[in-house]
Amino acid sequence: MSSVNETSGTELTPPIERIPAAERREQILAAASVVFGERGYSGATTDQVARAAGISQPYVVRMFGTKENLFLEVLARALDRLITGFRQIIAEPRERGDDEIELLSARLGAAYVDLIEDRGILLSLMQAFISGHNPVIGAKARAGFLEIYRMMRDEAGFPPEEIRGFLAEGMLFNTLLAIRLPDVYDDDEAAAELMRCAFRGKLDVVLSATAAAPAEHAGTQTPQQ
Amino acid sequence: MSSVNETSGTELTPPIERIPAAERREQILAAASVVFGERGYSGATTDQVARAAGISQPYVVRMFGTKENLFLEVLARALDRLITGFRQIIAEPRERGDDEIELLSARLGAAYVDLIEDRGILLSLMQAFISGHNPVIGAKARAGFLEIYRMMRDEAGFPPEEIRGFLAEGMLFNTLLAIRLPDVYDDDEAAAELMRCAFRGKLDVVLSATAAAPAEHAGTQTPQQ
DNA sequence: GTCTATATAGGGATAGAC
DNA sequence: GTCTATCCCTATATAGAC
Repeated sequence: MSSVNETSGTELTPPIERIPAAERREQILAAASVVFGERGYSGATTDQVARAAGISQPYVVRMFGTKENLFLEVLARALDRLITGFRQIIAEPRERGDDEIELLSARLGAAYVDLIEDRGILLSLMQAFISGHNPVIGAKARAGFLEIYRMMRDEAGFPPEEIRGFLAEGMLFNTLLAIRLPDVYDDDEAAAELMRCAFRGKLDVVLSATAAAPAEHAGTQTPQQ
Repeated sequence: MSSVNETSGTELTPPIERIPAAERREQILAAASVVFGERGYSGATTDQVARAAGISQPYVVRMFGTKENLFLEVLARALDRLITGFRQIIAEPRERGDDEIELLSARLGAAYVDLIEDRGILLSLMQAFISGHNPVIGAKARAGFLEIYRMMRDEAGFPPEEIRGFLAEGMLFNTLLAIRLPDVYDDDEAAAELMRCAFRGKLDVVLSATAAAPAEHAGTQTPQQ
């Protein structure tokens, strides 16, 4: 009963995937978005992020310095996706008219919901918003939220009332996702009714995006939080 | 340089405040609501709760079994305050008419905002909503959210669209609090504008309730998260 | 009813090899 | 570019005295 892997002394080092740092960075950020989105800043561990990214825990820390810094980059990435997406839509040519704002609002709303495809974006954003107590994360989250407000006001020309309604719908959307309403769509009539009302034509998008909790590898599964 | 407190061997045991368990329980729950509301389930420690309640950390655990159980009781308490408050308003006699729903909605909204006085209620609720990933906490949070939905539908007679709007406003309200917008009311014009628009006549209530971060004792201050 | 002391595990971060 | 080994602090929970 000697130690494992002694069969031959001449094997080369195991095939560790070496990929460019920039690419690895994005991999980690994508994985971290999901993990932080689910468990929050404090609830997530750098080890969970590492596993999700398929690398070792120290490497995650090595690449981002600290867990806090990693979270800040996740937040910045999420805000960038959101803001960039919105700016594109705002920049699209559109005819002026009475329902101009409403039309644009609907487009932005649809784009927002579509962000759900990029797993983790919306939830990690929400997790950041809820971390207002943390001086550094809180400040960035606040600044990001206000940037969105200003963009809608100054670039899209929305009146405050309209923005308020839009943001409110967004926060409800985030909350319904965070609370995992889609998980009980089939079992709870109230949940189904609320979701149909809140998601409208995007219901199918939401349901398919939130279905299938990816089981990763069947092997060493972290035994939940 | 002998040890402290040796001046007299005849002093009585230090004045440890002994109060009834039920009362202590409520003290701890109130303190825990604030701490969990600020830092979330994972971000808060039982020691922080204990300090806030003015007792020892092991006593907190002793009384509630586990941190998770403590959080569940905080959540139950918050839901109870909310639901009880709403039920009272719904039960109030009111004349039937076209604007019946809108009037009731406004009253419920005002009551919701007033919950801010009970520090921690709204934020710990929000922290629970965002913890959907945790099997046990998530289940309770989801159930609580749906209970509110059903109450508004079945007891208050709201149509789904109306409930959706109401809940959306509530989630926006929670988010603005969580993100600590009131802290920058004087320094950021966009923040001020959004808050005036979102809080309306309740702006003063919100501002005064969120002002003055209580500095506790000036002495041994926990060096932040 | 409440505390002190402490066992014990978990997790962020560092050192250094390859 | 990536890993293994490991340090060390923090935090939950338990034991048991008063």
